Amino acid sequence: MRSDSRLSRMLHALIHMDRLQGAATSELLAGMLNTNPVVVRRTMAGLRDQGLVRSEKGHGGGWVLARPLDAMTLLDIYQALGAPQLFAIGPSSDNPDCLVEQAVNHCLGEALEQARSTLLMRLGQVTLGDLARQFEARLHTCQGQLPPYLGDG
Amino acid sequence: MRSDSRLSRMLHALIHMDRLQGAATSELLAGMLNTNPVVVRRTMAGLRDQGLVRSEKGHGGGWVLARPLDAMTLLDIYQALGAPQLFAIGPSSDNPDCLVEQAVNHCLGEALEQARSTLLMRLGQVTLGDLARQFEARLHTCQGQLPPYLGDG
DNA sequence: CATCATGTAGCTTATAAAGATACATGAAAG
DNA sequence: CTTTCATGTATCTTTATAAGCTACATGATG
Repeated sequence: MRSDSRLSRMLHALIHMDRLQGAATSELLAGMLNTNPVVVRRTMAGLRDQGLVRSEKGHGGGWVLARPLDAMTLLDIYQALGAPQLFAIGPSSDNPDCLVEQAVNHCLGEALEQARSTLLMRLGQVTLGDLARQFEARLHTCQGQLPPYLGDG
Repeated sequence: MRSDSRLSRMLHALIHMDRLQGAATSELLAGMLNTNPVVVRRTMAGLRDQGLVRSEKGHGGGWVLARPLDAMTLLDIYQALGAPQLFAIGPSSDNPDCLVEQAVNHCLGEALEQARSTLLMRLGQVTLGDLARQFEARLHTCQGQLPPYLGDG
């Protein structure tokens, strides 16, 4: 199973959007994410529906943040994407009446639920602002060794 | 993405194997797991290579446990399956030179690593024997309400 | 030697993210 | 008001991988 990179991509896009003045078009973001404008619109749609970003049509249109990065957690983004499946492993449903299968699934389900809880708790504690500052730290670390690279491709 | 059910299936199969006298053929296990004998062999191969089960060819052959259920943890099984990918979400590699993407992936990677650690720790603490006893508990709970169902289909 | 069971190669199927094309909708510029 | 630009969305194709399946080789038992 190839992993779902939508969360990572949206975080990436949102931080770039914060550094731009004015709206970012789907085409610009697609360039940063090395993908297709339609994929950007499709993925960003959930964030718009949750009020995290706004979209404007026509000249000068595009995507803009609807609140500061410090007012968005990684969990907000994850949930706005529809809380996609977290785990690549899961229960079996080969013989749902089998008490052995039930016991296995129950036990495994508890372990996965605990891990899910750990992960979502952490995603809820980190804001996009924190991420942006971690980016700034990288930027400073690289100065003097690299040309000032903002990573916008 | 459909989730990988190999871990659940192998736990299911191993507990049934413990309750049988003699070897379990791939065809018998495939019946319990509602799948194909070849899938059973393919999945069981990793467990055999790790010394958790043995296989015998010919008449009376099949699969047998190589140690007691109390001497196998869920983590042992997970690792014998090749430690398959745990998470359905993951980093992006759209623009590996981008410091924003790097910061996002690093942060997300730490959160996932923490969740992975939580999960594997737990898998390492539960033995197949524990699972078998949980099955027994279910069996007792159901007695009087259901015919004694072992779940073998 | 006939039968049974594993071992394994190779192909097909199912599923979901991702990518791409086409076109409708709506907003701003001229 | 018409052109241009950008989103919104339907639809199809592509890709990756677990899973399923067929066929046949290998080896052990009776």
